[in-house]
Amino acid sequence: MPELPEVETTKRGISPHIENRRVKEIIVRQKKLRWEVPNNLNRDLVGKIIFTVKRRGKYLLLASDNGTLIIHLGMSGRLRIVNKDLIAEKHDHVDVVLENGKALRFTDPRRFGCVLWEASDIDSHPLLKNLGTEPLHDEFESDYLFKASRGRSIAIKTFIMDSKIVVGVGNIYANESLFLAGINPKRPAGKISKAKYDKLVPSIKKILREAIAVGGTTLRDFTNSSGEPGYFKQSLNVYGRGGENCIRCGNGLKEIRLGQRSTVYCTQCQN
DNA sequence: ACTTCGACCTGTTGGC
DNA sequence: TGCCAACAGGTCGAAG
Repeated sequence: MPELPEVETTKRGISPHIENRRVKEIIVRQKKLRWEVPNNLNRDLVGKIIFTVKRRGKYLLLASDNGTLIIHLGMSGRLRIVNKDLIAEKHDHVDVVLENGKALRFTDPRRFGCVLWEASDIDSHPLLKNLGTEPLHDEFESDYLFKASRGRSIAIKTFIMDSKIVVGVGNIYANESLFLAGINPKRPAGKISKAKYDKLVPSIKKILREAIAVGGTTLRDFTNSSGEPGYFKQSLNVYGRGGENCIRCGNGLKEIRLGQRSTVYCTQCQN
């Protein structure tokens, strides 16, 4: 499912139903996700209260007195609140059942997501400890990106998608941000000027903020709770528009592969 | 230390 | 209409 806006939207959606609720049961129907779902959850999380839901990059962190449940949605994961007795379907892999009769249900057809547990210091977890800055925090600014990029030969698009540099910039929004900033995605990160980074950082923040504001509904197969299609394409200037015309100059948009990922840009506007 | 690429999975799409 | 290859929002970890 997710890029950062979709994860943030999910967090906001589930938090009111989860925070300060006691866990009654954990149901694992399929433990083979990206990593195996640990066996200790019924021992360590059941009976505890989840007191906060936080997000770090694209990881959702459900904290209890005993430890933290770590959830990543991978490529196709979803989380929603259901009545605990709602019949589980094919890809409904994990339920966190609450004492109020509701359950947090994790669904993930491709199983690239994960449900993990950290008993002690969440920031020291191997998946989290090396993560870069949050793109919407103040410490993500052009001076940081500029300095981090010196000596790097990788394409700027690949660079801003590197979670050790900055978290949460996925393929769709990397394409969109570079269009907004007027930067060719293939340009080596280390050869881009400070002035360009001064444009790029606000572009990333703007794209992500706007996507969160509309509920992160940028996904091809997104439908809201009433079954209406989301805003896919309506808010996208380049992603998924290879061969179509640039909205700014009318030139044909070029589609290439960069780091095995679909990349679309305007050869006139982005250089 | 940096860069590239395979791997993990299922479902959907587009070409023949 | 059917079949099959290619591709899809992520990202880790091995290999070069």
